[in-house]
Amino acid sequence: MKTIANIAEMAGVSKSTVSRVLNKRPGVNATVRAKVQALIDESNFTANIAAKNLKARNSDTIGIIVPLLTSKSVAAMVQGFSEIIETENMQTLLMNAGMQVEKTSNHIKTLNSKGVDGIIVLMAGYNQELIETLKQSAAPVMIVGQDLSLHGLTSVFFDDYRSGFLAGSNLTQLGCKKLMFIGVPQSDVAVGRQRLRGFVDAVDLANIECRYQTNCDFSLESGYQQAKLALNTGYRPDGVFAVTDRLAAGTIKALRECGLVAGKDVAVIGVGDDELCTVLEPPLASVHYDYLKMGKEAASVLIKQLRDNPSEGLTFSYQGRFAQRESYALDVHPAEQQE
Amino acid sequence: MKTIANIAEMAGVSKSTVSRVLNKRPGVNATVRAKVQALIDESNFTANIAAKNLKARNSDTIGIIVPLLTSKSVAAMVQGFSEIIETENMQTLLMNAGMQVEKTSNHIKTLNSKGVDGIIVLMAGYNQELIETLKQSAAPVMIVGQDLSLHGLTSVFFDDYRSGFLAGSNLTQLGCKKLMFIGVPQSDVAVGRQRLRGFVDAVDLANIECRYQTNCDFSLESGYQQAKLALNTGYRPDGVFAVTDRLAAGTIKALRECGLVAGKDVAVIGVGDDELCTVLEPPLASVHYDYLKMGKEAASVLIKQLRDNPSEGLTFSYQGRFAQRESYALDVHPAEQQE
DNA sequence: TTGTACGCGTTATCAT
DNA sequence: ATGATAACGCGTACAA
Repeated sequence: MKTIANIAEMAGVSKSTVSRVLNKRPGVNATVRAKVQALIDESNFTANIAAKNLKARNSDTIGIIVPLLTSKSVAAMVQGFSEIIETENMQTLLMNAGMQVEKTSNHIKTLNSKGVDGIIVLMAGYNQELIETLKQSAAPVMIVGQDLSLHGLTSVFFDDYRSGFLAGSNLTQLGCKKLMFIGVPQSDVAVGRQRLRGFVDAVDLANIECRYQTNCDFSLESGYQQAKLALNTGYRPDGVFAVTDRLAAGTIKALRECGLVAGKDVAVIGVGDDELCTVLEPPLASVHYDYLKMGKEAASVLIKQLRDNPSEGLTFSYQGRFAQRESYALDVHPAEQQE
Repeated sequence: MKTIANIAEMAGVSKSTVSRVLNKRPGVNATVRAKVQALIDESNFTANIAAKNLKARNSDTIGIIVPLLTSKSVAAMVQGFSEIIETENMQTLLMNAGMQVEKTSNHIKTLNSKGVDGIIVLMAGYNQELIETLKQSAAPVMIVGQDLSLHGLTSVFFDDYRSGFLAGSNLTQLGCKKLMFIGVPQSDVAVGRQRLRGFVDAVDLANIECRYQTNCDFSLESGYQQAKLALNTGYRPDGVFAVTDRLAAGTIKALRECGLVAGKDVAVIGVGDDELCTVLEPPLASVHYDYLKMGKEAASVLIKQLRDNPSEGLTFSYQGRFAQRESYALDVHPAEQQE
């Protein structure tokens, strides 16, 4: 590997001069500069970044910790991060926590010893130890996907309470009288708890009957199973809110097997506005989350924080918007349907 | 930031001793070791990796260049890469080429100056300049998704010719007599050209009529449009091969509008075995590609190459396997259907 | 304008 | 078993 010293020797100048040319600094004779630059070009030389980092005490690198990449939302956010990071001439160091909280802690430490300038953490779950590690991180941390501002950690996330409320009020407005909720356990704060709470508040406000199924994992199959569970007891809803599009897809399948057609006998709403919404039969109405945009903004905010003075515990909350599609409809208004 | 010297001072020993403890090297008195280790733990110290790299002349880092992350296949492969990279105690430097060939070239250079130990490139397209850059890379390069072994570059990819052939022969075996092909332009070598060629060879072998539509982009909508184009001329196929699942989804929609039911009047096969296959109506038969597994193997091979002696221009080709689902069926065997 | 000399934090060599 | 010291490649005061 070539070094700055090699180039200096070849050019018959000192290392300092080469360094100046390399970093386009003033104070070098034009002809000397040209000569050195030529040498640099033709020998395909690039400065050793480890040495550079060691000296500069920073790395122009942002660390990203994800729970898993094979998720549409995660992939979209990471895409957003990396777009911004690259336009800011920084690099992306990606780490995979494999859904393990403990691994996340370790990754934070590794990233710090790597000397990254900032860290973006996509949170799946957390515990007290992780919070501590996060707070002790030398590199500024940005939490994405959950609100940890109570712990003094800058967070950006979607307003899941509002999404639940939005879905609930949309269903009641449509005239639904008998609802079903398909959700995941409340141990998942954002998807499990917040979306549920928002929905409950909307439903209670309208004082409408509702059946709650909250034991799904995130698979389509589990949505199908949980919906079946309720349907098998003879419960016949005219409105369903599933906390993710995939669960909604499973629910629609279960409904169909019981002779209920989504968008006709029963209105169905999901969350995420995944591509699969458009291929479903009927196309699925959903609360739209713009993950790409959120990713971009999260990265922008972090980088701005790095450059200006770091403020603490900021909160940025994004709101989903309702994407109307055929599944959000009732053929016959239940109130009129007295047979 | 703490350094090894700080710890040494606190412990009342020399830097060397701390270094030995840190790296779990022998030759340290047990009590001293315990004391130093305690200090390291409680002060949350981790060695500066830039300094380490400078000394070691390597970075334990693999660079990954992707064309875009918001694609199931890419995300799955990157997930595979990162899993392996982490179990090998290395780091992942992620770069986004945004589908631009030129950017890919630049990224290769940047990664080299970063001193990465190896580079994985997910290829979308390429030109001569990129090939040159790839060949000149100091860090070993592994090409994923296309076969560039002719240029002396180690490549792992799916055997797309075989996938096309597999789809074609499955349709003819089912008894189809009138086929339709929904594809993308041949400028895309893997998806556009190879899958087409394999399919053509299978169809020609059986000497069956086929209509070729090859101007889709990768959107569901374009699959719908191109299928419509053929259907509007009155063409009524009893078997369809779409080169991606998404295109197949669009095709099924178009077929339905013309009164043709997939899995009954016409057999349909896609490629990729995307999750959407299972939510479609009917569920879509597809040539299954295990992107996660390929990602893992690609990373393993690269890392093995780094450690053993680098061999050149290796080729690893993976085969898709047919995933049978309801869309692959004909209610009435065409040959018997003489009305 | 140019060069000299030192320090960044670590590991490895060589004494002790 | 432990410590002093050099070296990795770069940037930068400071001197010339």
